[in-house]
Amino acid sequence: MENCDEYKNYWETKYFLENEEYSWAMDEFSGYYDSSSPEGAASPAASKNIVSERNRRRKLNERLFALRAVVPNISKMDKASIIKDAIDYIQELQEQEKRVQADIMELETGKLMKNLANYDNFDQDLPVLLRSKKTKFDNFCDPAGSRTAPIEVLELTVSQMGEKALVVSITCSKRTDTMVKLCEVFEYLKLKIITANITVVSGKLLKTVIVEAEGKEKDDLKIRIEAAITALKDPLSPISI
Amino acid sequence: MENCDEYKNYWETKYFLENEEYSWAMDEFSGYYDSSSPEGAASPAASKNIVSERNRRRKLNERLFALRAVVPNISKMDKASIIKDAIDYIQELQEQEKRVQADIMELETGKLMKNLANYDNFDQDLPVLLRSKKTKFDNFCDPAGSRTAPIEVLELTVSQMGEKALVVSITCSKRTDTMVKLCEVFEYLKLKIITANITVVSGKLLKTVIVEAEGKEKDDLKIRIEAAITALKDPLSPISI
DNA sequence: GCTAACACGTGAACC
DNA sequence: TGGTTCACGTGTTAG
Repeated sequence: MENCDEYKNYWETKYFLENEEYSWAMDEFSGYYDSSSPEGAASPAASKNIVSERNRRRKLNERLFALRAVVPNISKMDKASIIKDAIDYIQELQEQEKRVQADIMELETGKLMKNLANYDNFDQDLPVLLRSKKTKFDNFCDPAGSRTAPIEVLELTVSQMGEKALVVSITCSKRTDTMVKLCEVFEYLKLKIITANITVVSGKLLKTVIVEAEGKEKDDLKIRIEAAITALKDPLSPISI
Repeated sequence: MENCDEYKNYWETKYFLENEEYSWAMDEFSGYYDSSSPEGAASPAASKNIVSERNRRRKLNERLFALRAVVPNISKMDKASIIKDAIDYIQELQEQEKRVQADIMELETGKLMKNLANYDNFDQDLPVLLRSKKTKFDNFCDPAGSRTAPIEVLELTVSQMGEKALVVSITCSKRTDTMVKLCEVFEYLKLKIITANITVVSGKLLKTVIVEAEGKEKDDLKIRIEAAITALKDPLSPISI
């Protein structure tokens, strides 16, 4: 604010006063003002260039002025500083956009931002992700992989939803890798998952999966799912059927 | 891309070749190069100004070059165009930031972004958010508010989950404001919501709410919930119990 | 006086 | 052949 006064001369006093002479008076200013030409021949074609150059400078200054307008927190009115501040501002916006888009990505992917997830909150997986997560699948089949975290299944219900769907609801105690293993189980089962949701609340993990199933297939699926989940409690037992 | 070639002369051929003479050679270039001074007295103090001016121009061009670097999709290499593109880009980023922040606001408030909601996507409400959304509540009680969109409830199941929880699963056809009305219903019911989730898949809307309920309270809640949801189908019927 | 920042006119280079 | 853009040197003004 204070340096507004010390620099306004350039762009508001000097600039506007000096440019007042030509910015608007460009039309009637066109011809004369030869002003001691270099080689004697005064202003046959040279003054055409002069006015063009004036216009160019004027345009450039207007642009710079406009640039200054869209950038907040301008410290110096310096031409160079204006551009520098604009660069910094753009980079700042780009970083912020990057961050926000990453957050949105995580949110859309169903993974909550880690700071919240580590605290006490919800998580979510869409079926697409369940299928695309092929990396740790072998790890699940390997008993050594399952041995790392003993999963405590508190509750398991597999109920019908309408004619073509099963709702699988699991309640576990939230521990490390519990979520991963649960996802791996459902990946292993190769279900036709319509939608899936995991919610972590107060130390408990609630997973709800809606599975497509028709007619008698539902009963088979129910058994398979229950068996697989039950097998999670005891990792050493073979996961069959 | 094509005009990169027609303008690179300014900034890469001519500019760099010409500035090569002074940008790095500024130190040893300091004193001489009188170059025919105006009034005979050659370079006592005038050439000091020259080198300063050169440095200033160099810095300005470097800044402009850097500005061009951070702005994508530069069409013209024009000095003025560079600044103009930068301005447009900044405004674009600002608008986008504004939009995204508005979306985040809506998302945190529990309202889904409209562009996504009208298409086909998911939404999610945390219990905190459900409780904080007090604005449209009266609108729901008002029959005029409910009359706008006839909700088609395809499926409704209220089942137990463990000893203390009920799982409410609703399947609707996805229409405008379906989600909002569903949320309002659950707000109206004043349940102890542990977690809630809405998923929209292939034109259908699936809402799963896990509600805290103990003992016989569960039966009452089940009836109340089913009644409220059923009332949604016919907005004119009073929502009681 | 000295530095920094500016606008100006000018010649050159390009299309 | 104009039209445009540029870098340069210069004079000037404010701090």
